[in-house]
Amino acid sequence: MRERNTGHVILGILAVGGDLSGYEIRQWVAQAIGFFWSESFGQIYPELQRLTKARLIKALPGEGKGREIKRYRIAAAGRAELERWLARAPRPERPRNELLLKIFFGPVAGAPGVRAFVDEAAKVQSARRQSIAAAEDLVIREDRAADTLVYSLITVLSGQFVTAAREAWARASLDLLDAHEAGGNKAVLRAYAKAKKVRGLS
Amino acid sequence: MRERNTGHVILGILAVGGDLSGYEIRQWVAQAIGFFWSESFGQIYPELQRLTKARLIKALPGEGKGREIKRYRIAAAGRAELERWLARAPRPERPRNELLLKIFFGPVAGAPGVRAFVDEAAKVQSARRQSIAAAEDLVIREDRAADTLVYSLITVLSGQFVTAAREAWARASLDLLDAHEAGGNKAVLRAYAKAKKVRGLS
DNA sequence: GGGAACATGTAAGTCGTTACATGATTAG
DNA sequence: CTAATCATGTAACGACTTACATGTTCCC
Repeated sequence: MRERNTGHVILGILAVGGDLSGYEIRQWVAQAIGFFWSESFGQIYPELQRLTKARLIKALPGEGKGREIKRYRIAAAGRAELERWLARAPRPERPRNELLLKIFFGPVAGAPGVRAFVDEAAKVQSARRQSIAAAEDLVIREDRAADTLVYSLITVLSGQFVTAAREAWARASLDLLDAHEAGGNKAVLRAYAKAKKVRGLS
Repeated sequence: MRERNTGHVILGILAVGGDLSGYEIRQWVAQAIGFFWSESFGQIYPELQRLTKARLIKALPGEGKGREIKRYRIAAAGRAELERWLARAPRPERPRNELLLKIFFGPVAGAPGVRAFVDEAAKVQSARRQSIAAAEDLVIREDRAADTLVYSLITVLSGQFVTAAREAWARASLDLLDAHEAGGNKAVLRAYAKAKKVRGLS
């Protein structure tokens, strides 16, 4: 098992969330860690079969009444594998930001497109802030007395800091675009210096 | 041509950077946009061949002296394709943050590992700040009079805001871990509220 | 002479998305 | 009854990484 993030996420969720089905795992991911992780069904279901074959999880017998939901439980070997994975340092992320890429090539396409992208990015961040706030509620409500609280709050805090930074960036970028139209590069440099200063940088 | 980010990055760089070889494209990516984008040789070389076959770029004839360097020039069709791509909105990014994932599952593995990851993350961000500062220098020196300045500065600003946020997050997270050890969940909640307040959130 | 950086490529394998396919249950 | 949501899966494809393979040129 080399990296297999999806597999390890499943193991982790079964470890902290109890017995769950593929569908429930997906929902769990979306609600609790959706602001920093995503999984699709097309990956979860095959991976559940793979983990079962590898004896890291086991399928629970159905109850024979009504709709059958296949739930899985983590096995001892699965917990051991999860711990090995958690002990390894996370691999450095390779940055891939399509928005910044399209902005960077802005001069090829012209300014109006760039402005629209930045506007849209601001909206996305504000929606994201809602979902992080929801995760915060969930954590404080359900983990108030649990030993998972610190770790959950640390992830929530990351979402909040980064989202706030991106929102501030979107606003500042619109200022730079305005400055460019009104006063050319000199005005841009002034607006840039001001944006950094306001944010406490430089 | 569906999405093919790598292909479009190559087109974009040839459009704004002139005639370049595969190796030079890679360097260009690392220096100018490395803090938000990455490409590997294993993708660039095959993609150059693909783009050539599709007549979006053309290989320039060698000069017949010394080492042969294969440089490429963007064709009119390539420029048109680039513009079509730039006109489409960037697809929403799907978050995948391995660091936060391992922190989230912290209770399974224990606190020391989490602390080490956060420490390491702080170091990475500070290295990243260096590379962004280098990109800022490059932009202000070379684009001072060009119509690419605004767009380059907007990308640099994003790097600076987000990196500063992540550094602040790492510091605050260490505070939360300290609070957890010293005073349990109540102290964690206090530290969390304080971190948000200091950052101007909540 | 040797090591670092330059330079171009191929092959294998992993990872992940998207679209497709199917059907049950519940709320209006 | 019908639309939304629940629920489980498969197939095809695309994207990307990593390791391998090979040779050159420059600087010490």
